[in-house]
Amino acid sequence: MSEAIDDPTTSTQGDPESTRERILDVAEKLFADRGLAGTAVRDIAREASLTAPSLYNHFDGKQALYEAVLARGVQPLFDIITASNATAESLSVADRQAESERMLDAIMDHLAHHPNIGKLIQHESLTGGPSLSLIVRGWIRPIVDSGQNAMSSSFAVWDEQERPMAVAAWIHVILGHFAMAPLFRELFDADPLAPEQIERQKRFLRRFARLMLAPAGDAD
Amino acid sequence: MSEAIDDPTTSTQGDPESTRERILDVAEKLFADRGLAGTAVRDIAREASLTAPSLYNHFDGKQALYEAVLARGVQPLFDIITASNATAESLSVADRQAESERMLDAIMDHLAHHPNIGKLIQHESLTGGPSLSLIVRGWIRPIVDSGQNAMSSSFAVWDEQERPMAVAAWIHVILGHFAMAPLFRELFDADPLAPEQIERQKRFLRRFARLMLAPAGDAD
Amino acid sequence: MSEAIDDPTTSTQGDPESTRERILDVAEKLFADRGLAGTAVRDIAREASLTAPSLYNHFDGKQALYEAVLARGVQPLFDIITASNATAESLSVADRQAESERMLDAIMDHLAHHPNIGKLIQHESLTGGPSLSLIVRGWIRPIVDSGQNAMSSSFAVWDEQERPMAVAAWIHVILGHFAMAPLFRELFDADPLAPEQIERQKRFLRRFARLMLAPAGDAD
Amino acid sequence: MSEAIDDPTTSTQGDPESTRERILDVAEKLFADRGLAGTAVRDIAREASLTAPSLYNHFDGKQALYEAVLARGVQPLFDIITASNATAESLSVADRQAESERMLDAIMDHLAHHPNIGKLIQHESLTGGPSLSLIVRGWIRPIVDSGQNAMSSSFAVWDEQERPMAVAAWIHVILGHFAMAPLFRELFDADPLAPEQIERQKRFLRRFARLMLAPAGDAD
DNA sequence: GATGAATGAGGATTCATTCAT
DNA sequence: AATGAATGAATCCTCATTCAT
Repeated sequence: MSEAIDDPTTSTQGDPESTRERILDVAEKLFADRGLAGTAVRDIAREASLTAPSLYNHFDGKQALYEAVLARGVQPLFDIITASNATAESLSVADRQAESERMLDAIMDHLAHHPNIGKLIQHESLTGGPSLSLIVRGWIRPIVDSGQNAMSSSFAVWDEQERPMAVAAWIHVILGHFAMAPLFRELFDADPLAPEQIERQKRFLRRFARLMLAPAGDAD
Repeated sequence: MSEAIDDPTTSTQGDPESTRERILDVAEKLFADRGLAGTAVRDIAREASLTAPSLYNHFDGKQALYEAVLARGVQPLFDIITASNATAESLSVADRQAESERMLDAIMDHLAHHPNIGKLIQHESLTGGPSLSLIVRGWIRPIVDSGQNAMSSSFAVWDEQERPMAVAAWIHVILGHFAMAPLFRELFDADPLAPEQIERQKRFLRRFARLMLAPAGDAD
Repeated sequence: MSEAIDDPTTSTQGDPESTRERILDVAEKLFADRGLAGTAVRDIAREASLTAPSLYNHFDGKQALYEAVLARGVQPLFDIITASNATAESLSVADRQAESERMLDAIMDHLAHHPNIGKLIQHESLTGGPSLSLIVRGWIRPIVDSGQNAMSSSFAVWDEQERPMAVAAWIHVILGHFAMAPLFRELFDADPLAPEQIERQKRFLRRFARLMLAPAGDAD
Repeated sequence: MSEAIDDPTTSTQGDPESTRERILDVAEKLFADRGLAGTAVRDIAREASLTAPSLYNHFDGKQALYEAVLARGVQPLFDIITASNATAESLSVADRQAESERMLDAIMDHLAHHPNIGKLIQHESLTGGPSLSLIVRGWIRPIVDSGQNAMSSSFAVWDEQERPMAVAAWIHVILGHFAMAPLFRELFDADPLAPEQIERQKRFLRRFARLMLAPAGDAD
């Protein structure tokens, strides 16, 4: 991308800053597809046009690389959410739902551009790895607080006990779309990660949101 | 297979059945927790009180064991669904929703007793392993057909294009509860796999079902 | 050796008991010559007619192998000394010097047959490895106690403050003969480990002993 | 070389001299503690506040650095001995023992200030590295000649055959005090390298010298 | 003189699997 | 049915060294 200006004859070295990013990109892809244990450092290196030892000039080891990938992937989500939460605070109750939808779109857009992140988070969640609490504290917790706010501030569709499940359902649906893409690619004849499918999912989620938060007429 | 009588001393997974079952039990747990790549045959063997070579007297190899685990785990789900679908066919449209709820409960009950299956399926879905299509054909496809039937037969909350997403959302919510248990254990202060949480989730799912299928008053 | 009865066509397996000993023998030699860090597991394995991974069927790792080598090498010394100390207790003061000489000879004989042990101990002492305290407690301490007894019980050549140095000198002279063999092979034109040189050293040590313990006529 | 004036601010090893000296100091310490194979160039560089590649601006490689360390460490010993030998030649037989003692003190003082050298020599001796013959020719041989002279010139305590062992014993005792310091630190509750212990060892060595060279009254 | 990046060689260890017993 | 021993392949990582800057 930004290597355009770079000396085209660059043979051995390459733009230092981009190497790190290139490794992160490749690692994100492979970790997402195969998980931490299933990914060989050498494979990451190879796809990043390096040898495995060279990779150690940029990262302290496999685990450190994994964590860097995770951090880089989750940070934007964290930013989206904190920004949205900050905005929401100064809004009327009525406008909060609109803000929620904006946030939702932003998250979906980010995940659509980085579908690996959904997978990464679910891998981490499945294995209960040591970075899980980082994810929880950094990303999940804020969104949950935000989500519970949204729910409690609207007509209470869900009572206090149900709310955690409702929030969890949200997360499952949002992440699942990306994380379980291979399954649904096999199931339907469409790639969930294709732009138009992402667009559909976003529309679906908006309806889903209204459903989940609506002053539904049906009680238990 | 040999589970027919359902030995009453069974705690969660089984008893001193045959070695083969013991291996399957252990393997299911480890594969679910660590994934295929992250699980060492030797670890499975050790926890099953054998040595790794002995395990080869019962299974042809790691991959074969993995598939056996998967098959054993998914088969009951398949049975539940086909049975339910068969039942539904002879029911009035009005009774189908009740049957759907019964099926839902049955699935949740099974997953609750075998929480590893949810994880296994999601591992497999994440990595897009070769057993995925087996799962899809054997379990997911039938439930989807059933689900889409249910939806189309009720007031059409979801139009034809949205229906796949709605079905997917269902699957995400059901599986996610088990697969992402570590995350939500960290997030809330409760174990999603504890009996009372399962019970709550079942109640939540019933409301969720009504929501998803209801002749909701909100249009686009 | 004891493989005689064993099937002569034994191709892959070999006498199980002897493999472990064979590894220990080779490892002792290589560790003694090159030190712990300087010895590759693969080299040990190769000289023991194995592959490196096979070695892990017998020992838990390089460090564990090293410690096993050390333990096996030091144990006999420990036995010699404790036996001698036990004997000495029931002897008259006059006979203790004779017993000391017997012990000396036994130690020298053992070291002569296992010249690597001297080297191992000195390697360990130089690097201050974690097994050092084991050596000290197991072997050095008893011999020191014995040595200090011997000295105090004879005419006190060395006053209390000098005695530790005298004991240390003993140890240096005994071990050094083996540990620094390469140097003295280069220095003199004789191999310190050749039988006749060992014999000479033993004679020398006897005179040395008398010198160190003698009621010498010279004061400070 | 540039040590001529012996900068008074020198603590033990030197001061902020040239980078080259700093590297040598660090390398001496690490090689002494861990041996050649056990020491990583990067560790040396780091402790000398450089990166490994920078080190190559000063030395041709690890081996070259090792040899430089050895040369720098052994040279002063060589100087002491040749000077002493030169002096001794013009002395009466009676005064030679005094000169021997002076030399002994000088050696001990040097080793006390550079305790690593003793370790280095013993490492080299243990592994029989390629620099060993340099050490032998440069340092050990001269001292041996001197020592054998001293012995032969005094009443012959040791006959011709024993003399090499006696000389060797000398070397063992002198070097061992430094090389096996970790062991004796563990054994006694005192650091052999502490100034007062060095002082004691020097006193001990003087008595030891008299013992070894004395016209002892005991025959075989 | 110093350094970040890169790398070939090697090093310890794990792993799935085989085989003789 | 079980196992100890063996192993080729692979894994993560270290190391000494080079080179462009």
